[in-house]
Amino acid sequence: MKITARADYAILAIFELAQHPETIRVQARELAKSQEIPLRFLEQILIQLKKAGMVESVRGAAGGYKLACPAREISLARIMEAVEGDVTLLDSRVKPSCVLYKVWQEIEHEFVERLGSITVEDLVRRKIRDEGVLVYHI
Amino acid sequence: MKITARADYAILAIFELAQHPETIRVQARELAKSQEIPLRFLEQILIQLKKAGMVESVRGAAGGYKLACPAREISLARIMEAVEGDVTLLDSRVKPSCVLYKVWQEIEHEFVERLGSITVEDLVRRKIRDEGVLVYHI
DNA sequence: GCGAAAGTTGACTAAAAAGGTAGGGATTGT
DNA sequence: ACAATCCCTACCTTTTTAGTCAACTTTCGC
Repeated sequence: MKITARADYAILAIFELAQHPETIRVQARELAKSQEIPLRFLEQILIQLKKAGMVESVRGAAGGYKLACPAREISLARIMEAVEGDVTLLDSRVKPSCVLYKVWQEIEHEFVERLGSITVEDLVRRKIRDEGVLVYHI
Repeated sequence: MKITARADYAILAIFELAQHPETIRVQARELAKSQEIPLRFLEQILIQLKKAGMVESVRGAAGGYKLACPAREISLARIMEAVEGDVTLLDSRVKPSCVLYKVWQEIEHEFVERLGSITVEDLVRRKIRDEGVLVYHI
């Protein structure tokens, strides 16, 4: 019942990308440095996020990453699903016929709904509200 | 982000105990058999539940387990806490200063609240409602 | 075009956690 | 006494997490 480092890092990376102007590309190296994520590990995560259509990359010199869609369309649930495969609590030990099964399903559903209700845009808004400024500029 | 087998088994065991009359002792062997839990593994789990004050045991021949308190006082959260140490999502990679930290705290709090809102008594009630009868008799 | 900078990929590994086993000791009913 | 049962400690096995490495491909700037 813990959030994995993968998911944490993925969210942090996207969150940071969302704070940059849309025209700017940010390099993995830079993301890794500012969020204190092991570079090689982050690279793997970025690939997953790219496959899931959340970031896009430009290769070569002066390459880097940026969001592939508006921050408002990226929820925590979507990020977690991209890097963890699926966001489920149940692991098929409880039989579907058991009352407990339905109960877990309900809880799981509510949980995923909640994760889906929080977008990266929300995070940025909150940050602006709490800290007054955006850290990154053109 | 998965419920552990420990927690699943713990809940199933308590759930089954709750379906027996209060005066009856149920043996670990019996619980293991009916819920298809490896006996030796279950024994360990029962010890944890005992330490947490949810079940009480009688040793020796004709020994066994029964609930140590009313089913209404045993929530899913309490069971999970007993066998997993703590029910937290965060793992201290996100700095407390980050907006994300607060967001996770909120989600975690809601989740634990929800788990706390479901008692074993609720499960039994639901089972009676859904299936019409209690399976175990004196 | 060519080299350098940067991203991409897949295979690999070390460490930790989950899941489960085993032996033996302690306790009690008959 | 003895068998059934719980209790405690240690250990083993498998899976998952977290992270590394080396080689490869793409793109930019000149």
